[in-house]
Amino acid sequence: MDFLQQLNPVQQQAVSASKGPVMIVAGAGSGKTRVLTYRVAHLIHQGIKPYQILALTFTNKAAKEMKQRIEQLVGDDAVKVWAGTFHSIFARILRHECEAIGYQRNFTIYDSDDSLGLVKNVMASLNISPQQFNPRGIQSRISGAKNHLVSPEMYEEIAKDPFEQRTATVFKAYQERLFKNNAMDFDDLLLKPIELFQRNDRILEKYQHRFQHLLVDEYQDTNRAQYVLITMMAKRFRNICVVGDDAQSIYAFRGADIKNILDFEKEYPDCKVFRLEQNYRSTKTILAAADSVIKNNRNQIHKTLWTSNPQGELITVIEAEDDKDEGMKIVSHIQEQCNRLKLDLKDFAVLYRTNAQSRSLEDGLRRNGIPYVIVGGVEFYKRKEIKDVLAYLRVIVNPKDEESLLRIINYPLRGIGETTIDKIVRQADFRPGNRATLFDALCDVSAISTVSERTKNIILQFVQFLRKYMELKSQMSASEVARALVDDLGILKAYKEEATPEALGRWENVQELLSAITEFTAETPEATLEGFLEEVSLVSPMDEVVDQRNAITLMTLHSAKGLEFPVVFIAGLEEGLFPFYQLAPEPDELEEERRLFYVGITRAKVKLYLTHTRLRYRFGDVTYPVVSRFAEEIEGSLLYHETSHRAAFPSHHQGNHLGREEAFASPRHKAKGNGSSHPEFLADRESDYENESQEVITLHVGAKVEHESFGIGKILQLAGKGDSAKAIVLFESIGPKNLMLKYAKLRLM
DNA sequence: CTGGGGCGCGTTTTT
DNA sequence: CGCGCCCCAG
Repeated sequence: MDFLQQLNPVQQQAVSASKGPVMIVAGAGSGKTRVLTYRVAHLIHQGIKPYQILALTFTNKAAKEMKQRIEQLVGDDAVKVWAGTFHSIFARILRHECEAIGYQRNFTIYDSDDSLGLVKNVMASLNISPQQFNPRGIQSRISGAKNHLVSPEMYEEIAKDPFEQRTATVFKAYQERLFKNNAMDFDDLLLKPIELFQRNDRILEKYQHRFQHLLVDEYQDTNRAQYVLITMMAKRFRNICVVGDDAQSIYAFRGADIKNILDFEKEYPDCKVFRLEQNYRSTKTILAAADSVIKNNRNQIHKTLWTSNPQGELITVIEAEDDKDEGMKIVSHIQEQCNRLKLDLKDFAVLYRTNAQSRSLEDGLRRNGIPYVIVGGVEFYKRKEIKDVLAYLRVIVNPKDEESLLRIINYPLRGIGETTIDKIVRQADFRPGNRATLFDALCDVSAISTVSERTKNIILQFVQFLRKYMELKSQMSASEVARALVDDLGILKAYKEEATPEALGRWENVQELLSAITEFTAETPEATLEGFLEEVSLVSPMDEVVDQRNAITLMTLHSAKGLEFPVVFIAGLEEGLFPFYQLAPEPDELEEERRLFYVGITRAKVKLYLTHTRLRYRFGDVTYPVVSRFAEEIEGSLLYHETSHRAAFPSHHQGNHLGREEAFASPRHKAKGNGSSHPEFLADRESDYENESQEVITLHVGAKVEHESFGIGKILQLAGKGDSAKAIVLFESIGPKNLMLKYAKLRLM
């Protein structure tokens, strides 16, 4: 087999050991994905049918990459390999088999927002005060229990304090409600298959035979439920290959259990273990830094990663004045390296611990006109206007989905308020044991005497509306249904008429959603609305679009796992932020944070920067952070500490005679006027900023100004300086207003 | 029933 | 600081 030649000896062995249980311990950058994909190709070459291979990954990105790389090796057969995230693979299996556990195949998948909503609704109907018992807390306990395969009944038994007792009560009702709604949350996508397999030997056997070869990526991140699932499915043929690295386990907070690695060797005493220890990604310096950090973890299996790559440059530690300055300094280093190393912007990544940090970093990038892409920020499908439309589509597909129905029952506003909804929900509730669905109750609204005739009519109209689209669904394509529905609702028209920048943004987003559905319909001939909704709840569509742009990448350290970049910045290396903790970190948590740092370091191929600030705004007030212990754990000889002054103006030292504008205005860096409708791609708004700050200076009493939502007005009074500058403006539309100039985008007319 | 304004809250990481 | 939620006036 030719392609085996492209692997080192250990990799070859790991690829060729195709029978029986295999564990591959793969250090960062050791060619793990390569081994996995070659293994799949090898199996196919040996005559295993592609559809008999199941490859499970943790993220969509990883799944997508794996599929692409398998395709490069084996061609079209690759599409028949079942490769996907745990959640999407088992959702797919459940679509076929869920009737065996009482679900309908059109079940809805609730994301974490939906499930929080359900927790709140359940608490309301149980009269449990959300002030006293935090719904988020309850939700997270429930999810934790489910991850550990703890049923509501078991939870009730072990519940100690009142909070846990309430949680047990909510948990039970929550599961019942999900079932009545014909809905599953993320955790159910793993739990329900277990239930299915336990209750139904024949179905289990079917899948055991179907998937004769199992591969599991990021095995260190699997939780109990995932472990049980894999074990069940592999029982028959025992052809299971898991790949992982305990040093990169960063999802314990979500129930991942390193024990699964240890248990693997217990479950399969005959398993072959391969260790991939040669790193092909990073310089010696970067690897040494990673090693000097991770060896501070006590609960860590020590590995010796080595590389034949060059020594490389020192790691630069940058101290910034504040979070804005941090962004600026990152920018100047990117510009410097871009010129010096002839790199593209897509070769740079800025990683941070919390999503909130992206805001100030973005500021710096935007001001300098550097295009950037945020991976996984505020998710497209979590935006209000998108969820609104999706809720309609969900109800049409699954009328039992009460969460979605409640969301749209009065959107667009049709005069069905809380009291009316209460009456109807109560009516539905009065059938203990066999609660009617809300949709049925709406259909029967005539029977509720306390609802006025007028309201009854509105409700019946609403029901008719939904029924119409439930009908149309079988006659039209998913995209046609969605377009007709949005049109019928007048959503786009309403946003357009509102004409505020915010509304126009929403208009654009709804358009984009419609395009996404159209694209989905065009790609897959048998595309259904159901299929689209499933895709939407399990993948973030952004990682498809975003890739090839020439822009730097901003993301959390968690999203960076599995990726690599020539130049990496890790921002915010400050105690409390990274490692993240409130008062003092628990030892276990600290070790997980340290692994996360290890993951971050090992993303870098040639150059790594660490930044921290002297002053940072947190929760709105000033803090003076202490440099992260993690930075100090790196061996001093690997570091270069940059002093403030030099860092601020590196371009002078580099003799960058082109200056910023020209250096970054070449066609391949084109950012302005790119016609992008992606909100993540914001760098072209830079010009707004400049205009704004100049105009603020020239504002004067009596000036005529325009405000983005209040329209035209006249300045009556100005007060304060800088950030606290205020103005009283008399608007034609709404009269006098007090405005903070910092926020109100006033345009001089 | 709706919309606006004010208050208090929490805030990690993801499928 | 920004959001969600609650209360109040229309």
